[in-house]
Amino acid sequence: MAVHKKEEFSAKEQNLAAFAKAISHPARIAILSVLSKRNQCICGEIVEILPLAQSTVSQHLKELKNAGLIDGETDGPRSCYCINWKAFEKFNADFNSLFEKLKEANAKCC
Amino acid sequence: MAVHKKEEFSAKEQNLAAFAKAISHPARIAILSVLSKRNQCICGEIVEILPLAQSTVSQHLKELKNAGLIDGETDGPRSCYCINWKAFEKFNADFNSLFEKLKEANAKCC
DNA sequence: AAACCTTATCGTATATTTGCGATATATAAT
DNA sequence: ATTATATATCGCAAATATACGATAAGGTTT
Repeated sequence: MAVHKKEEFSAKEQNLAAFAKAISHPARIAILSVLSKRNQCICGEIVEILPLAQSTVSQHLKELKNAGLIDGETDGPRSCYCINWKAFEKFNADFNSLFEKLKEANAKCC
Repeated sequence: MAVHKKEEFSAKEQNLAAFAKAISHPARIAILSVLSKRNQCICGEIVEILPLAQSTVSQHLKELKNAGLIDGETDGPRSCYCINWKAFEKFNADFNSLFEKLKEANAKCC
């Protein structure tokens, strides 16, 4: 492809897609799952649990952070991460606003 | 990377990630949005609305169908698509089962 | 049958993602 | 200061995703 056309869609569509992209890899789901159980976790613990190299885990953490799904701060030589629940609430709201209203009303067509 | 490691995660993580991947592109969100408003739509209408070539739209439709998010059947020379609401309900349930239980209980850490 | 219309598939180019080892960086411990 | 520990970043290789034009496949219409 010569050009990416993501920009030509609405901001809402882009935001929702970006959020979905952030959770579109099982490793990142697994990271979020660990974080949701402790709501605070250092990178090293995650590396031990996941079947991935430390650098790979760090990269996934970075993507989650860039997408705003998690917050992180350095704690001495370690990094402490936790889930940004507000971001998840926003995703849920956006997701529902797209489909909820029609879920009931429509019979299936095919 | 020599190998993909997605298989090493749990089925639930893989399923959720696969669903998220399917909606991780604004074009596919837009397609779903059109379908949700009519709950029945032929490919041609979608091609007219989206800023993409017919072959590209067809490819996105195929991905949505493979992921089980939409159903489709041929109607003469046309193809009729509609949303598979059950798949969306399942996604919502899985998504919530991962995070819902802890949303309230946790204070933020960082 | 021939011409037409609609959609799916193929081939191709380019961009992005995934993954790892090596290395850099920053703090803590000795 | 040196060493150890923890995490981030860089550079690279391989796999996937995105997009399009061209073409095939299937059904209508004439």
